[in-house]
Amino acid sequence: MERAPPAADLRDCERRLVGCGIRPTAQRVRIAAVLLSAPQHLSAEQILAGLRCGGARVSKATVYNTLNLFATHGLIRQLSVDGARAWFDSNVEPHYHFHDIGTGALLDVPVQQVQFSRLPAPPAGTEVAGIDLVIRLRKKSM
Amino acid sequence: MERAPPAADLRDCERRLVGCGIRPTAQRVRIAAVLLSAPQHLSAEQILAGLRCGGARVSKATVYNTLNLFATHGLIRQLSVDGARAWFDSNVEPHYHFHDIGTGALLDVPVQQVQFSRLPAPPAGTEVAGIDLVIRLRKKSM
DNA sequence: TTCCTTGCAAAACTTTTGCATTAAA
DNA sequence: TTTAATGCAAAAGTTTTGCAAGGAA
Repeated sequence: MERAPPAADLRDCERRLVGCGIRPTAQRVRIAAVLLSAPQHLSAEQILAGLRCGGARVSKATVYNTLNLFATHGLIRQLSVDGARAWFDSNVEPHYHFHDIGTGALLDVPVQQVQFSRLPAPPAGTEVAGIDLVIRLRKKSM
Repeated sequence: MERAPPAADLRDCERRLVGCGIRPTAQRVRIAAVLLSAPQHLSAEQILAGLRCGGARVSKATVYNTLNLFATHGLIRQLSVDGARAWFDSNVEPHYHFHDIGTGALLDVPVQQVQFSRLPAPPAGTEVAGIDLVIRLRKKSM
């Protein structure tokens, strides 16, 4: 049984929403408080569960619409690491991911831990919008 | 209006299935013939359409089950580049991808065109099972 | 015969949408 | 008061599953 976020955190979230040009409604602030409380990767369903645990009354549609809104405004990042569902990343700084294919766990890889000594030139008429790197992990076979 | 694949191609596919330990039923050979006819990325729906165009009578369930079977046996590779659907890649050699976020187009990046001068060590107890690199592209501004 | 595969329909899941209601500026 | 956001239910889209029927060994 979790608790609702402290008022101070809610005020922080509200400020961040406003800073991104998003109107800070009660539901949006609560959703932000769940996802932005730490660097983490959560699914929409997990966020909804977190909200319900905290006593917030938010519908599933609002969770999805709000996460899309946040992603559009660059407040969060949406990841496609497996086909099953979207993962929402509270860390929007450039970084990469480990993905444990056994457990499904997602782990951040700091950007400095990967260096490219060669990258292909983008096709004519296009430019690079971003680089997604997922290092798949399996349990070590002794 | 496409045609059914030539018998020679079907025989090639049959051989490849047997080589992977997959029983070469008529439907499986036809599905393989569609996807393996060239290096390409196709969705399940596109493969089904290709089969129907070629006059094959294959159900959607069989397409999905068969693609999963092929992927399990390493005959094809399943990609998660966007959350919308799975893409099946006939190229199982190591390589990376360009993904045009405007058009949705997927393009292979040969493995030699990317070099890592630094990669993180996998967490204790795990080993690297593979590396998925997706370079997102957008139309060049101006 | 025995086991595996297929087709069909239905189910399961995730995500989006339409619309009446409610809240915010 | 005027506009935007929310909740609910239903719809949409992809993928999986249950089961009866068909085919291969």
